Amino acid sequence: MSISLRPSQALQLWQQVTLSEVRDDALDLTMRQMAILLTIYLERPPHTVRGLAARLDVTKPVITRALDTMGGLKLVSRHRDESDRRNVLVRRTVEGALYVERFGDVIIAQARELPI
Amino acid sequence: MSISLRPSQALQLWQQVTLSEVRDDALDLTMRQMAILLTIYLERPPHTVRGLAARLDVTKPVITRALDTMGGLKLVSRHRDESDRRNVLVRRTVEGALYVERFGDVIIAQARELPI
DNA sequence: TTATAATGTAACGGAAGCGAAACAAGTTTG
DNA sequence: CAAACTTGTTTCGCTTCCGTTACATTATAA
Repeated sequence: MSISLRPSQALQLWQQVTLSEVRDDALDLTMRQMAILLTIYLERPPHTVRGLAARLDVTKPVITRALDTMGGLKLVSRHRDESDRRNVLVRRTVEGALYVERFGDVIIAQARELPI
Repeated sequence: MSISLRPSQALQLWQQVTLSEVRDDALDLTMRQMAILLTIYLERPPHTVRGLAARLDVTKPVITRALDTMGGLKLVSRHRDESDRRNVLVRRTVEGALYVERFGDVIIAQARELPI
């Protein structure tokens, strides 16, 4: 059995979660940034700029800029790949892991409050 | 019984939905813009700038700017309140309703694909 | 060794976001 | 009426993002 949501439940879940984030003065990430962040935290390393660009089907500068921003926020870190120094490896950080974990908790809490 | 999600499921749902949106070249709305849009479409009218600012706990210029952008995208429309001409009433549009409906479908589809 | 290719970043002009403060227009109060 | 308040927008200086193109660095092929 898979997770089954009705249209109104799906949209209400999204609304309540985004509303929680905005009200809590959380980071105002764009959909792209969120997709990059969650891909780094949920999918298996290593993560390169090229790999992320391919996964999201966007250009490399989009990834570079998102990493600049999220790096500044300490959500991810960059490291040169020593085995092929052209590559940059994107890694998780303690702060990023905490942010993602807390975000998951918000989703779960809001899902629990959905009308049947 | 309420909707119950495990942490990994909650985060995977968010990742897959944001990834779908990015890959489909959908609108790259910020979390704030999404919260405003869904509030307009899921909560009962009338919606005013002041009311939305209070609901999200942000300043009024934040709402004004988001309405500028989303109005340009035809996702919402503005109308002067004739009974109190200081108010601006924010209304749904056909295009916005289609966007929100399609977005709900993406969430449902991704929820169905989640691992048990 | 010298092309050729691959990777990530920088630079460009332009668009849009931010918080804070000021403002125009409309309504209410005294 | 005039003052006071309410609503939404505009402005300020600044930051961040966009797509595109050009580039520096590193690795591979000829």
